[in-house]
This record gives sequence, C-alpha cells and structure tokens, in this order.
Amino acid sequence: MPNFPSGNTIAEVAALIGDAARANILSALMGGHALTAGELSRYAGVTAQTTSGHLAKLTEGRLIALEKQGRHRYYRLASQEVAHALQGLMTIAADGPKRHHPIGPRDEALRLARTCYDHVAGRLALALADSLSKRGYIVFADGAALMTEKGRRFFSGFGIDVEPAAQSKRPLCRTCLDWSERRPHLAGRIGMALLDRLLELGWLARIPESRALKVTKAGQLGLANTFQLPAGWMDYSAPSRIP
Amino acid sequence: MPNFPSGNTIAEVAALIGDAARANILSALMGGHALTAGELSRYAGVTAQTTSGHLAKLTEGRLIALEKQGRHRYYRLASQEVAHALQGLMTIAADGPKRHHPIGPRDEALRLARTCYDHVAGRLALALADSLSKRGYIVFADGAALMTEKGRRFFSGFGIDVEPAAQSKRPLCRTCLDWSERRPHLAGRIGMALLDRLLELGWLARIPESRALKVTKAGQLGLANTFQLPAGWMDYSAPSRIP
DNA sequence: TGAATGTTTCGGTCACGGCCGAAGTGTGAG
DNA sequence: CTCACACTTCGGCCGTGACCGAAACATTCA
Repeated sequence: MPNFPSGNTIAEVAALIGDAARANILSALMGGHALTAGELSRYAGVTAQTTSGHLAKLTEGRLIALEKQGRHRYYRLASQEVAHALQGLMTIAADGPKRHHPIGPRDEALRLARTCYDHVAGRLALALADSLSKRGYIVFADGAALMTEKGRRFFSGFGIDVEPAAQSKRPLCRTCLDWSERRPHLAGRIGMALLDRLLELGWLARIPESRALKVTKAGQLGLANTFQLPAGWMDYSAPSRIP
Repeated sequence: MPNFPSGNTIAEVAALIGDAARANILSALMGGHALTAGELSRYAGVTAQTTSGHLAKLTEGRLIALEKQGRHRYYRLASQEVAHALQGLMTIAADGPKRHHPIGPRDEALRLARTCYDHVAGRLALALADSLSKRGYIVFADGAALMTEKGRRFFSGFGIDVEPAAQSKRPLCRTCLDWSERRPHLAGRIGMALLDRLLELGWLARIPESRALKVTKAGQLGLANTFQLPAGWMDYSAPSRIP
C-alpha cells in the first residue's frame, strides 16, 4: 500500500480550493484579471480580515500570486496550470442531475460570452470554433486541436502573429470544455491571442465586475463578416446536450 | 459581485478531494482498476470504518461509482472527467520547489512505466510519444495531438482498430502531462487502446497492488522493434527540465 | 501633520468533520 | 446452521480551521 511518489499533496491543494470563500476567490480570478484584496473579499462573501487569511494561504500554496501596487495588492492565478486544474474541477462540479438552470439576465450574458481565464468561452466561443473548423483553419478532433497552415495565414491576416516555433512551452492550441454548453472550444495561446485581438478591435468589451463579455455593435458586424458566423448564433439555444 | 452561474459547487468537489485519506483513495483509483473497500482502506491509511464513510461521501459526490459483486464492493472513478480533474490537481501539486525526489526502487518502477487511469505514463509513455511523433503517426503540437492517416494505418496493423467517426464523445487522441517527467504523453481513447493492446500482447504486465507496469522480456524486444525506441530508453534520465 | 482608505495581525469563539471502538447487516463457505 | 469475512452504522472524542471584532500597519491625499 505504500506506493506513492512522494508527499501526496493533492489533498493539500484540493483542501485549499475546497472552501467556499476560497473557491469564490479563485473563480473570480478565473476571469483573467488581477483583482485587489478588497474586491476579492466581496466576491468571497466574507469580511476583509477573513479574506486576507485566505489570500495568504492561497499564496503560500502557490495557487495565486500577488503584485503590490501602491496601497493595493493585486492578486492573480499563479499559472496556466492552476487555471486548467480549476477548469477540470468546474467540469465535474457542473455534472450531475442537479442542473437547476435558473436562467437570469446575468446568467444569460455569461452564457453568451465570457472569459475563461485568458480566452473566450460561451456560445460565442463555440460559434468561433465551428467557423474555424469549417473553414479549415483549425482541425478539432475529439478534444484536441491543431492549426493548419491555412489557419496560420488567416490568423496572421487578422493581426495575430503566430510565433514560428514552439519556443514557448505554452500550448499553442488546445481545447477547453465549456461548463455552460459542455462542448470544447478554443483555448491555449491562440485562444488568448484571439481574445486580446477582439478586445483590441473593440468587438468585445469586458463588463465590469463580471466575467461576462459584451459583444459590441461593431463586434456583431465584424464577427459575422470575418468568421462568417451563422445568423442566429447569439440566440439562446437549448441547454447542453449531455452525453 | 453576485455573478456566478448557479451553486458554486467547485468548493464541494474540491473539499471532497481535499482530505488526505480520500485523496489517497482517488489516487489509487487513478490506476484504472476497480478496487474493493478493503484494499482502498489500506491505501487510505485509515481503518475500514473510516474508509467506509469516505467512500460513501465520494459516491454521494459522484466522484466514484460502486459495483457490488458478492460480498465485495468494487469502487472505480465515476468518469473520465474525474480522472482528468485529478490529473490537473496532480500537475499543480507536483509544482513548487519542494521536489524531494526521494528515489527508491518502487519510485523508480513508477517512473519507468505506470498506468494513469487508463493509459501508459512514465518514461515509456514519453518514448512512445516521441516515436509516434517522429514517424509521423501522431502530430503533437504544444499540448494537442492528432492522428494522421498514416498513423491510423499503423495502429490498425498493430491490432488497434480506430473507429471511423467520432461517434463516441470520448477524446480520440489527447495529451496528458506526466507528473514525473513533466512532458505530455499520449492519452485519450488511443492511449487507452494502446495500453490494452500492450497488456494483451504480454509486453507489459501490471504489478499487483501498484500502479506500476512491468516491461516484460518480450516487451523489451517488441517495443524496441515495433516503435524503434532509442537504445537507452529504460535508463534513468535527468529529472524534469521544468520551464 | 492628520484623516481616509486598503490590508493585515491578533485573540477568542464555535462548529464541522475525521477518527476509532463497538456493534450491526449481509454474503459466502464448511 | 454457524462461522468467517467484508463492509457499514452508531456514538463519542478531539483537533483543525473558518469566522468576526478590535486594533495595528501602510499608503495616499489634504
């Protein structure tokens, strides 16, 4: 029975995430923005003192990192890997038969488009993935994704320069399972670059205090043109055809 | 600040994993085999009563599933997704500067070859991935993987029939980050099929009470031939070039 | 300098949950 | 039928950790 590599510290990490207040903090940071301790305390739903303790623990556990800036302290997720692990937990947390779907306007905005750490998620992400796939720019095959040469040219023309080699260890192109729609969408370095570019163009805008993204008027036009999205992509579709 | 989908149950799931005994149980089940409550209690390092309670909680939380068989109760991970989430946690748990590497013989066996839920991990997995990549059977690109037509033929000839379409939702071909070597290897449906086939051929054998895999004499020959592995692939290599 | 704001430290309360011993249920073997 | 084994339920102990009020520390602004 003694058989494990070294310290089985999965438990420590999971315990760190396994507190409601801390999970709220981490979820908030999944938005991809660095947030102050004060903001996080509001997300967490506990007082500033308590939040401070939580933040110290999360930092100690290397799940988040902080950057001091004046009298503020900005916290962010420590790494890609943390975001990925949280994503994995979200996937199984959303599971089960207790999917209430208490759809409100806020919820609907999140379902349409939101950030998932550093890339776009929600129906928009799925529409983009479908388009990129259909036009042969990116090949999705059951959970994996690869960019084609044709795709490289397209992205380059769109203002996203794909670095030549894999000099960065960061996944160039990967998929990420959507918790609201339960289908994979585009993540990885390309997913990040795409989000950045769409924000830069003003096609998407961050909604303050939220992970949701607003599709601007210009964005509706530009996205439809550039990616040839189907007409009704913004409309609410039947929730999640689960396997 | 109220902004989350529905119940933020990440915390519940993580709390479930965030106990040493339960994490041990789940880690043991990552071996891919269904195990009895008694076996799991030995892995967990607590008494049978306590283990029983843990198993009930994990079942209730849908992380594991049980199958009664006579007077035994066999437990297994509830789904792929659970395995994937655990993998994500392992990745960040292995992080940090406190990598002791207290290498023992047992540990070394695990590093050479082991199961990771349903596919091969360890140095063998990396050697296989390198080979499959070099010979153009599978294209790895920064965290994603795709099988080529050439690869499909190769696997078919090796006794692994790749189902024509993506009728199964299960990822055909994906990567999985190795905790011991910190490089991606082959997972997904193909990874599973490959492990099964290697066991079937008798090239690999499961070591009882362990996740480790033994490379048989026949296996050393067969693997070297079929996959043209480099000569010294079984030798211990420098641990983990981390980014 | 003093006031305002953001954040952490301290001290003490309190509840949740892991743990085991003992006893109870169910299944298979002699 | 009775024993042995696998596992679960019950009851009680006890430690860990989340929480808040109060106060201290730090930074910016007036």
